[in-house]
Amino acid sequence: MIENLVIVESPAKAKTIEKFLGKDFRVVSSFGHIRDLAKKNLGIDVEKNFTPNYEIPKEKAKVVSELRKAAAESKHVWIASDEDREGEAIAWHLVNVLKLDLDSTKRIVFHEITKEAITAAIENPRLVDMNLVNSQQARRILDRLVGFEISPVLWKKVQPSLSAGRVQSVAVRLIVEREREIISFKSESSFRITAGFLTEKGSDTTLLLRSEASKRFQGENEALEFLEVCSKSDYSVANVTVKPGTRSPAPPFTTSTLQQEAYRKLSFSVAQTMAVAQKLYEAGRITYMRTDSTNLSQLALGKAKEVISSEFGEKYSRTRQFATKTKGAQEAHEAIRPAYLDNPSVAGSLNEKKLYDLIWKRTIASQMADAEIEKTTITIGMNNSPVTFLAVGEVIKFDGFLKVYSESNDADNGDEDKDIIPPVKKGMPLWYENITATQKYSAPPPRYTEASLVKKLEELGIGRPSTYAPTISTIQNRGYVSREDRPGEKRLIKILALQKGKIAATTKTEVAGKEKSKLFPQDIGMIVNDFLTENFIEIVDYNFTAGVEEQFDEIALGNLKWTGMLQEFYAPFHKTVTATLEKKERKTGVRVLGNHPETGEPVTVRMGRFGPVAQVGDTSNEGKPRFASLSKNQLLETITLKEALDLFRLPRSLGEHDGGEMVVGVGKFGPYIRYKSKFYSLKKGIDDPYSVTVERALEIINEKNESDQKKVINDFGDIKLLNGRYGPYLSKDKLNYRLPKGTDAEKLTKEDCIQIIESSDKTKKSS
DNA sequence: CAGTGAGCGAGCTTCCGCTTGACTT
Repeated sequence: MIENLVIVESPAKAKTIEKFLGKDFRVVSSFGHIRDLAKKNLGIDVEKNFTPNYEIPKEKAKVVSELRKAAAESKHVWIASDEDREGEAIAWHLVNVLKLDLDSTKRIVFHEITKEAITAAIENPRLVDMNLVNSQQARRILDRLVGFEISPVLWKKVQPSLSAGRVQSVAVRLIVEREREIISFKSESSFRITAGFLTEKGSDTTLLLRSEASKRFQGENEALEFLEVCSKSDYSVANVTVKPGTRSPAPPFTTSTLQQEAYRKLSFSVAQTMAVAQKLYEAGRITYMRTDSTNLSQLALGKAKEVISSEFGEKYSRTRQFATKTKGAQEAHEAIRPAYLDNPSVAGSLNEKKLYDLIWKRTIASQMADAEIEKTTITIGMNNSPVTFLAVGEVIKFDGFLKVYSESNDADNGDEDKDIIPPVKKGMPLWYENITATQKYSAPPPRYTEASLVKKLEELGIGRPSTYAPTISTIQNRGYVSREDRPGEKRLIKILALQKGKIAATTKTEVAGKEKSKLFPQDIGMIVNDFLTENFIEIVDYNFTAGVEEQFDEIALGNLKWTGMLQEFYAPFHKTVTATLEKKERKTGVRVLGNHPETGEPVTVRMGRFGPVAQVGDTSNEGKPRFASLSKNQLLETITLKEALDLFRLPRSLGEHDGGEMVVGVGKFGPYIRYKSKFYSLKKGIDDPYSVTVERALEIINEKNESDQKKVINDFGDIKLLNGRYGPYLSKDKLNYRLPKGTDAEKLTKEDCIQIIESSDKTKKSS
């Protein structure tokens, strides 16, 4: 018999706490929730006041039986799940499942895993808070109602296997609406004037004062006129201002900010960041990685001060506590920080080292002094124009936290080259070295990255630290959005340069619209989004979650009955579901693009059974419609009549050659040439299936055949010895076999090969 | 590996939030 059993959520936490509590305490973990609404059907009796049907999921059976055994062997059970809505519900489910007494089972909470905090918690136990539990039940049931009532409507009205939910549908909506802003965006160009000034006439040794004109010019003619004015002007320093300023460090990491910075500084995907952080947590290197709090424990604050003072000196230390501003934050944990702040680095994989380094620097910097900056602004006046030039420079007087860490910005483009500002005084004459007018195009709003989407969701109070990464996976797995790169397009920019009284015009090319790892909506995502905004606008409203969260808070305070709140929500919601199901039409995203220029048949695009499809003609007048799949990167929403008609030009024949027909088409894996029942891929970015010539086709075919020949080391009929990416291997019946290490492939006989294949088959079967 | 689109229709899909392994390539 054990005296005390303490149940926490995480096994890593259990291990740590057991050390603090001594031998009278055994600490075990529930591994999160142990019960949930029944997986099949709704799992809620709507008629009977939303009575939930809770079940222990199969994968939790083992954990639960172990917990039951441990509870039976202990005199006292303490429940130490996290101090938030979900943690309270876990406590309540544990009381039920372990058949404990709700009115006497001790519930304890702590925000930081230190001996002091845990001892204090043990001394101040309370009971399970049923108001908080009920607010979780309301949250859980509302999410189930929304997801399990709307999704089947999508199966009927749009496509099978689709899904909708309070969180995922808003995430998709954000991406779709951003794309539409980009589609309708009209880029405008203007001319930006930059100049370099000399402090001494005709010298090239004096420092250059780089500056930008206070005005931009719309057209090329206006820019040219201004440069002509410039060529006749005298210049002098009109004003110099020097302003001191400070910069403060960012708060320590939460899940969301860690995901954003790891994306910007380390190019980690959101899921990758969480996987690496999990490893560090399990190894005891960092505190818990799913948190919305920026709080640091007293212990950590003290240690940070010590580390900073000894490493950088006392004047670099400044103890700070950051208030969490995030909407709906529950702050059950500390911020993400190193478990031991005196370890600036850890052992582990390269990615673990990198992420730890980021966390260490961010935490330490958050406890350091402000940086002191001196900002100098120089205004340069002209004697024949009201336009002024501005030169701005910054000098860091005291680096403070910048010694360790500076936060990245989403719009980091790094084109601010920081020059040293030469010493100038008001009234000093200046001479221009060059004045340049450069054409600049206004940019559309940026597409979301995984990390910037998480940031946006957090701002809206939608989703939780434990769900950001899974939500992003879900909307990609459903095919609603896709993470993609785009090469961008070249465009010309005009440049007018004034030097030594002469104006020269040149052009430069720049690449616009280049994208890397951005979230693009897919046709099905846009169709589902439109369907939801037309029929369930209240659910996909950006403020829906914030609204219900307010009510959950009222339930938690005991001011609102949870079943009543659900009734208020469900009655009108369910009515909408029924009404939507009764509507006849399905949503296919159909667009009529026009008529075929020769036959006059209608040309349409829509979502078909196998994806987006273009159709020429219809079944009226006994006609037989023709179909063609849209290609990747084409959207139902933006495809033009001409682009749709082009799809029907494939497959096309290039004619006969040496007794076989060459046919060009576009398949699942891109454009190809089919010749003598073999396939040859066209080169990406070089060949175009619509215009590829006979000569080029033969070249591609020969190239591929030659490299295929080099691939074959030996051909024994049904068994082939081939050269692959990882060296020689065997191929038989479409299966590949590795050669034993140290084998000389050239010397293998057919018998050797048969033996290798047989022995490898055996190991495969036995495993 | 390289393409589908007639119509019928059994049985399946689905939510959010809390936690980690146990699987295979």
